[in-house]
Amino acid sequence: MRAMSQPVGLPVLAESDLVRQVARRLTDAIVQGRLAPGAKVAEAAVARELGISRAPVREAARLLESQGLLRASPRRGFFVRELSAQDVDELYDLRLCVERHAAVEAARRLTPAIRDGLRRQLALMRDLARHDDPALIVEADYEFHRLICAASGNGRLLRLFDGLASELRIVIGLIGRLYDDPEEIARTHEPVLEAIEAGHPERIVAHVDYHLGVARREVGRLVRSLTPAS
Amino acid sequence: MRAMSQPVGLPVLAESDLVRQVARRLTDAIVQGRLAPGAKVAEAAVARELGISRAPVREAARLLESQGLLRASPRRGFFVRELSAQDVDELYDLRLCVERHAAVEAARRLTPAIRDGLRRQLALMRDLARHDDPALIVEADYEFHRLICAASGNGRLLRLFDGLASELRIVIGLIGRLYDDPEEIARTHEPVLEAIEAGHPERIVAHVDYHLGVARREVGRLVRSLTPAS
DNA sequence: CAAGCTGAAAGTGTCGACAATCGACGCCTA
DNA sequence: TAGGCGTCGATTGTCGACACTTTCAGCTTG
Repeated sequence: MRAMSQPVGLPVLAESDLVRQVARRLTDAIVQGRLAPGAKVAEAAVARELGISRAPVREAARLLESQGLLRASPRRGFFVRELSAQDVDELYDLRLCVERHAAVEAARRLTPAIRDGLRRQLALMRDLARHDDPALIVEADYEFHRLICAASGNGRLLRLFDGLASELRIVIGLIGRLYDDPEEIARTHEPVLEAIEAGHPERIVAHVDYHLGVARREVGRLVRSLTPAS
Repeated sequence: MRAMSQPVGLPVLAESDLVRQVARRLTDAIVQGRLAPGAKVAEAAVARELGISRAPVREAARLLESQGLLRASPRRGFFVRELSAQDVDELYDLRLCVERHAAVEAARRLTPAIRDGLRRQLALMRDLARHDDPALIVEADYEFHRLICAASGNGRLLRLFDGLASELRIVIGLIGRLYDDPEEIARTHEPVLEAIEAGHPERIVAHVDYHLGVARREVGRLVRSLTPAS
């Protein structure tokens, strides 16, 4: 029993699992905006491009369907999900609900390591604001919120947040520049971290509400400007 | 423009969609406890039993994997997800977070129709309590909570709730009888509905918290009794 | 008797193929 | 000329097949 071939701790490399790889590629293409909302995801084309058959592509598409990134239209194929203004509203409603909880829990379990991680991320955002690369800033913004969710200690909550964020990035990738003033991003995050460090639940909720409220208005406005009617 | 072929009101018939049908069957089998946690879901066996090939079964399994009902172990197949006590804790944490929000929103948008629906469901639960059919009671319980989420007006929140409930029912189906006193179920729901009708956010949250806290303790206790160690 | 080895059986991962269906184009009709 | 109809190419849904991996029972060995 002791002589079994020991794992050496190397990351299992490329462990087949073609389906997961395809799912990741498709996800990347969507959140990076290379696959626009409403675009058709032709199985054969994807399969050809990746040099594989259609079966794994279909399975990956099912995974993404369940996550809300794709919409399956029987006999017609898979399409990148289109988000209406109402969809964005719903997503931000859920983010509010989830991130409030995450932030309060994060404050309860705050360790020095986690606190430092959040501070570093905030500093990173301040740095990035000066270089003004919209994609990187959105990424850093997302990561800050993700850290808070991770700090909640609830793995499912984190996965839920990832799902909501992915869906939102369907449209955010489209918008490009999310804020006019990049430095404002860092500024609006600061009170949230301060509140978490201070640890008063009401203040935490209030600041998360305010911060997400601002983001929601921005994104909502931009989405509405992209889809005039309906 | 006026002469376009009018819909005749015929119901769209059967719309095959094998994958979706398989997914539903598997889901039912899991939440009804016919497929126990940890059980292997052999593609070939399922396909044979349903008289179809393995491809649609695999796609359905991917859907359920994304929903947390199945776990994919590469080269080994799909297994019904096993829930630890911590998993149950996480799930109730999310339910709390989601249902608080749903209840408050439901109160804000309460219409007579919705209010009556909730009252009817509560009455149904009182009826069922007298007949003492555990499965039906769990079903009615679930439906009451679902109505509240539906009343929130947020479709994604409803889907999220469905997902959480499905996962929880992996273990609840196992437990069989959830409460010693079936009538207690109806009783603990009453204050929640009253609070929603009264419409004070704090009272709503307080009652939802209390009600879910009770359920969580019950389920947690039972799960812990089923999985002695770790 | 326990542990390890060996081979076969079973099951998964992926592929290519085929029938059914959808969308588009052009034709016919009023 | 506008609108409906039939045909054709392209794509999806499903299937059976094949290679490879895992599993397990039985045998061997210390």
